[in-house]
Formats: sequence, C-alpha cells, structure tokens
Amino acid sequence: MKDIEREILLGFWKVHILHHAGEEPICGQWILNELRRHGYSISPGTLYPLLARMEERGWLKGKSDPAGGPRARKDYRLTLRGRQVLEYIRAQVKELYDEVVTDK
Amino acid sequence: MKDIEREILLGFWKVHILHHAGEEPICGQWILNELRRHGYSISPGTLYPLLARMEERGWLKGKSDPAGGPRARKDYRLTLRGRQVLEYIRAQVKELYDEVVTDK
DNA sequence: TAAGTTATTACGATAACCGATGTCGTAAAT
DNA sequence: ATTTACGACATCGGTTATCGTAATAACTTA
Repeated sequence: MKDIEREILLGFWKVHILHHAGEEPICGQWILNELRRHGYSISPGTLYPLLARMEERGWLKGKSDPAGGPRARKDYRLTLRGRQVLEYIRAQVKELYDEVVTDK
Repeated sequence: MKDIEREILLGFWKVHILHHAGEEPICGQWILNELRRHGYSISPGTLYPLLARMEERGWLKGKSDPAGGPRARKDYRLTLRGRQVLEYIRAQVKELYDEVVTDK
C-alpha cells in the first residue's frame, strides 16, 4: 500500500492540491488534514518541499503574515501559470479516466 | 512542460502501463513507442528500472526467451496482485476525475 | 509557562534522468 | 554460406532530484 502511494498516488494528490489552491487559499496543515480525512497520510518533510517546488515553478504563490515570523502560516493560491498547468492536467486526467476506467 | 511530466504525468503513465499489461503482454519498446505516439518521451534509463520495480513488487511478471541471451526482449504481463493494485488505482482515478474534472 | 499550531531542517533512502554500451536477430552483400 | 551492417531491446554507471521520518523552531493562545 505504501508502495502504491509513493509510486502513483502522490502524483494524484499533487493534482488535488492544485485544484484546491484554485478554489481557496490553502496552507500546509489544511492539506495534511484533507488527506487524513481521506485515510491517507503525507509527512511534512514531503509536503513542504513539494509546495516550495510548486512555488518555484510558478504554479503557486504563497503569502504569510510578515509580522508572524519565519515560520508563520503560509497560504498558497494558484497563479495564472498554475491555472494553465491545471487545465492541461485536467485534460490528462480525463484521458486517463476514459482509457483506464471507462475503457473507451 | 518537462516539470509537469516529472512531477505528475509520470505517475499517470505508470497507470497506463499497468492497464495495458493487463490486456496483452508488452515490452519496453512498445511502451516507448506508445508514449511517443502521444507526444511524450521517457528515457530507457527511467523506464526499465521502473518496470523492474513493478516486477519486484509483484505487480508485473516479465518473461523473455531464454535462448535470447541476457538482453533479450522481455514481455511483461499483469500478475494477480497487479490486477488488485490496478483495481484500487482505478477507484482513485475515478475519484480524481470526479473531483477535478467534473467538479462533483 | 504550557500547549497548540504551523513551517523548516537534516539527512539517509529511493527514484529519475541521460548517455553509452552490450546483445541478439535478420537481412543484405559478397 | 559467411560476413557485414543495422535495427530492436535491455542494461549499466554516474548524477541529480525527490521522498520519508524525526527532530526543531517560531509564533499564538490559554
């Protein structure tokens, strides 16, 4: 099960993250909770570097209260570029679904 | 684009691989071609270790002509365990699709 | 001050990548 | 019938990127 998560599901979660960040600003803890709610777990050491990477790539933009110190909560939202990426991925998800689930 | 492939699409491709291996025996080249047909590329150095890993995990079973030498073509097919894994993943793909594409 | 919430760091383990190489089968050339 | 050349496949080696677990640090609130 752990194998499947690492090999495949983690990628799915990344899509979820982009999707949610497009609907409302989200922070790391929110994501951890959301996944836990679905019965999964991802460790901080995986999640935060992942978010940082997405920000580097210009998919997300994080903003934290400047008065809150270096580890203040950071809310991420989807950038314009991120929106394009998400659109593109959506098309891929649809393809995958059509082929693997509905057997089109 | 390269970023997206590495970060997300590679996982999708793995699902494709399992799916196809469930329908007919496939070899590495077949996969490389299939992806190229769809406009993507993956290097042998990524694909073959990936297949080896899936075999280790018992998702795939590869068979090559014993008279063909050490680098003979190897055809992979889905194992029983692989079938279970695929079923599980299918459910996840459906969830992802419902949430991210159809916005259910 | 203690507890809760949140993000970051450290670093070993795994996975991904590229390029080059080795092996076989087959068809063409002689 | 040999040899040569080529195409199809898998594997290896070295490097970089990503993941995972556990520990840590900074604020906030009680």
